[in-house]
Amino acid sequence: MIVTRFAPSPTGYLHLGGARTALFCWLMARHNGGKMILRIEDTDQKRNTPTATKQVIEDLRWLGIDWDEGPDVGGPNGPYLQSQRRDIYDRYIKKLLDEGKAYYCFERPEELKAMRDKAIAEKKTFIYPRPQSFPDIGDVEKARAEGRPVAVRFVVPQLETIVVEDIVRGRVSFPGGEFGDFVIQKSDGFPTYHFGCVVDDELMGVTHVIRGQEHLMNTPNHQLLQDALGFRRPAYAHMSVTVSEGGGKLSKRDRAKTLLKVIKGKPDIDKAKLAQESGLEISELESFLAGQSSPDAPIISAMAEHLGVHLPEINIVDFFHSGYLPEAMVNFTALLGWSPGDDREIMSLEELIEAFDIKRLAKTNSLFDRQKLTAFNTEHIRRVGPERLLKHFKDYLTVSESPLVQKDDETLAYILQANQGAQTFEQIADKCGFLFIEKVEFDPKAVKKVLRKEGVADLLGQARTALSELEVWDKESLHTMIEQLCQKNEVGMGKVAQPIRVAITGTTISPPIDDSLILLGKQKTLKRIDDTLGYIAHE
RNA sequence: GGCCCCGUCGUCUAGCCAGGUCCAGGACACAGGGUUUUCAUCCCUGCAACACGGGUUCAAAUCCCGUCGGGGUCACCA
Repeated sequence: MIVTRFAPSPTGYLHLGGARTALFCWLMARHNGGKMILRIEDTDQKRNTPTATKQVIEDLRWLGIDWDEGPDVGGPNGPYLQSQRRDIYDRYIKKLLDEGKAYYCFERPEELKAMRDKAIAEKKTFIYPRPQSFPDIGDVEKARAEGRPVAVRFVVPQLETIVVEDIVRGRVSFPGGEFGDFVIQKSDGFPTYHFGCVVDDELMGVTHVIRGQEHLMNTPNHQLLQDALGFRRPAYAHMSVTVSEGGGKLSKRDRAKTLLKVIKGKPDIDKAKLAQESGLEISELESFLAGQSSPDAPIISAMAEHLGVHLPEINIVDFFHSGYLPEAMVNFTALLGWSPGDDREIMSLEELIEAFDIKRLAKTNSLFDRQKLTAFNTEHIRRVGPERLLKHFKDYLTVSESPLVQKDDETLAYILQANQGAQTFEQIADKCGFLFIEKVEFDPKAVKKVLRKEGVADLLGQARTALSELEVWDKESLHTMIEQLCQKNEVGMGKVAQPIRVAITGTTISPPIDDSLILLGKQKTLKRIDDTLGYIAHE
């Protein structure tokens, strides 16, 4: 059976790159009727964030990705948090140590750095010098007594070449001399990534390791470790990377960078207020502006909101908050470095599973194109079906704290169908903002383009009268009424609809006029038209 | 810098492994036009690429070599 695994380290939210890796692992497992495992690689105590595991799980679930074994669902190969598997790693470390395939080392970080700097100065690749004879237990105790760190290194067999058979890259060979003895157990007792990864993949029965290209250079080390431990070798697939528009890996720094640019572009900004509103010390803000530090993700978001700027989404939650559909995210992400081979692009999860073939993973890096994502989202909004759409819409309204959450399902469903063709939920919510304002504020452009036009007061007055005489406030009656008004005055729809739209929303943008009127209700409509008539008279 | 990977329209890609069916197909974007009560949607048309240079071959986007360009990686991070 095919077993894949997604193994994130819990350092924050799930980002696009992680989601893409998880997606391909998931598609691989599901297409082949195999198993998917979620394993949390939390071996770096300094970097771990307490809530990150929960966040990652939530984000994966939102995308519609599930797994058969993992920290939240359990399974026969648990625990699925590496921090809880210390005794397992210790056993294998001891085995290697006993067999002379690993040894202790005691260098302080600064000593290691000095050795490395020396190598760089001599333009040589730094390779840790293996000692003539390996330290024994007595040496370890002595080192501990001196307060030296005690780590364990793997004895890397010196082979001529090391070959990795990769599903996407083909056969890749490395000169053996490139690889020195690397650390497998850190001085805090935790395994390094390499060791935890190799041991767990074996114990969990992982058959296919699908991961980012950045791990390709680690693979020789992993294979050597597998050989030394007598482990099976999983199949490897090193995926291309998705880069951001500035080039380089798509990273959370992109958000901070954009924000920094915005703040610097506005010299008259009230820094004290900005710091206060976003929960930041003024000194921290200054440090950020000076490029010396970067605040945490939530603070970045808070600042952006305060300034009213749109930051590039990089974490999956950002896309959720911006009103994208998980179906669109998955579909779009899947097509970054993969294609079904024909001209299909818009696909459901089921279709993706059905069509997935790991051999079709592309070798080339790809650039994330938001406009295409938006086009996908538009199409998926159209395709998901009313029930799911409503559910997603409500989830969106909740997280984005839109006032629309107060509305009942029936109204929300109505809004959804009145906004067919919308690109994102954000767009829909924005268009409905007029339902919640106390007093209409007129957009100067709308005033100029519509309200100042000849005969508007007269038409609006007629509309007001006709509207007030309407007994039934539904789509049909409203539509008929507007049509009659057009005929009577011998004008087009726009001439009537636009002044009403501006009167009730203050802008030229809203759902179709009859829908807007229904949503707003008769009473408010008449009131707003009266106000507008007054406004025009005063001008 | 060493090592590794990659190079088809602006972007995502199909085609490459098994050379001719490709003066390179689709989608997004862009430009122009159309539909529409606004925005969005929708429809039509157009623009646009085999990184470069050498080979091999009757024939190369497809195979080989080199150059250039991009990315990754060189931790007691994962």
